[in-house]
Amino acid sequence: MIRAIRGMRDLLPPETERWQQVELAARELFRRYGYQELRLPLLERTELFARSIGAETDIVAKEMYTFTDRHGDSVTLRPEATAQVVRAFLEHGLAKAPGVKKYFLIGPMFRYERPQKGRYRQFHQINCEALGSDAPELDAEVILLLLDILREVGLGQVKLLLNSLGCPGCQVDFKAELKLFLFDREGWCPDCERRRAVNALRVFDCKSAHCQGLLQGAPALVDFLCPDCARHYARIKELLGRFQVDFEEQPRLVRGLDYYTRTTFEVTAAGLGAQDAVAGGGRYNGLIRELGGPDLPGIGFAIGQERLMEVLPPTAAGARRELLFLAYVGEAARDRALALLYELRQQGLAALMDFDHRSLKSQMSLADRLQAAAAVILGESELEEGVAQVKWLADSRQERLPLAELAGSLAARLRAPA
RNA sequence: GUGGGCGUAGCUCAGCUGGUGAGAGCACCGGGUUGUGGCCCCGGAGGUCGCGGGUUCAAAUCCCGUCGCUCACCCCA
Repeated sequence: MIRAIRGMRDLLPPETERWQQVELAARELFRRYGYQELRLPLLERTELFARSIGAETDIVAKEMYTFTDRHGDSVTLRPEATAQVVRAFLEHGLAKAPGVKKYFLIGPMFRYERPQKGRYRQFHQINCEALGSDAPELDAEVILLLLDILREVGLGQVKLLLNSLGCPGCQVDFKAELKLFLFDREGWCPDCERRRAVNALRVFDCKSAHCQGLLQGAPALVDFLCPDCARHYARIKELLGRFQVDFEEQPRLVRGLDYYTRTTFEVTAAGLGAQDAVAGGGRYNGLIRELGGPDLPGIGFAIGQERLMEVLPPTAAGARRELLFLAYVGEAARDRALALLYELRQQGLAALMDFDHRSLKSQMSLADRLQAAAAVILGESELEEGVAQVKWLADSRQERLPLAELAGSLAARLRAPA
């Protein structure tokens, strides 16, 4: 048997319906905040990601689905969205659009990693990108939007982690100081041994208690923020406070993409195992220029859809669908049911019937197991009288309704269940 | 890339100190007479015991390899 590729999951009912609900809710919130949808290719030139995410990052160094196409070009399945949003933004001259450019994008991303709980090779993100303003009010708004979406889909308990990485100016001084500190001490774990040379900031992320101990007294990024960055960060915290948003300052929140500047944030939830980040994001003020565009700032976030679905409370079981099942007895009734089936569908109702000549009992059983709201029963006597028996499966009430106006009355009842 | 756990019907699993024809629950199909679901009863279908090799008179049960799943590390959504 041919199976799905490692790390790629099939999404089946009823999960697909829950995904649709979540996406619908997200779209509604994006609309309120003034965002418009972008649908971009899954494949991009490899160079785009190498230049934006950073050639030394894990994503680029060892996690990309990269191959050469028949023409000999190196192409890559997108591992994240921001880089290509900026690419499309520049390619289509969207910088000329009025005001802050606000886009959202929902779709699959690909990273060649060893799968585990909450981590797949093809995973899905709900992305938000706002380009063209460095105002801290925008940072706060973006975070508010993220929390709004999460609340709207029913995710209750989350934790917002917040940090500021400062601008390149702040980072130069800080990194120098940090490296001095790191190389001044010995006994780091092999990973940190490597990190202190390649990406010193990441040492802060180490999970080893030993390394965390060694970090005691290490310089803190917050102390190195320049006046502008410090003011920017303070203003965001002030605004979040005003909007009653609980957050936790996490001076060690770094993030594995090189383009982040100033604000970074992450939302975590319990129940996800080791990969507990449901969403993450931050500001990327140098990225657009880095990719050959104007010196415009930007900020965004990504929600990990699989992780989000994982922590959402389960939907109430036993809920019946807005579905009708037509049951018939006899050939004449069968033909009438066939016609009625089409009429109901024309009226916008979801309707099914059995084509396989099952017994009435069997048809009723099917209706029940399909979670239909009601079974519409047609037999000889009903045909003679021009009516249908409608049995509501939840409470077994049964009524006779005129066939002529069946669609209308059923539609009304389904929309306002008694 | 590294390490641990696990691979028996569609699903969840039992069976594994090697030895009567490979099981249960759920799900699926049919039946319990004359036109009506959910409960109950009866019957049925469904499995190369992941795959390959080895030990043995005999392996789902032991050993090796391999593939896969899973959790964790690295890193991230």
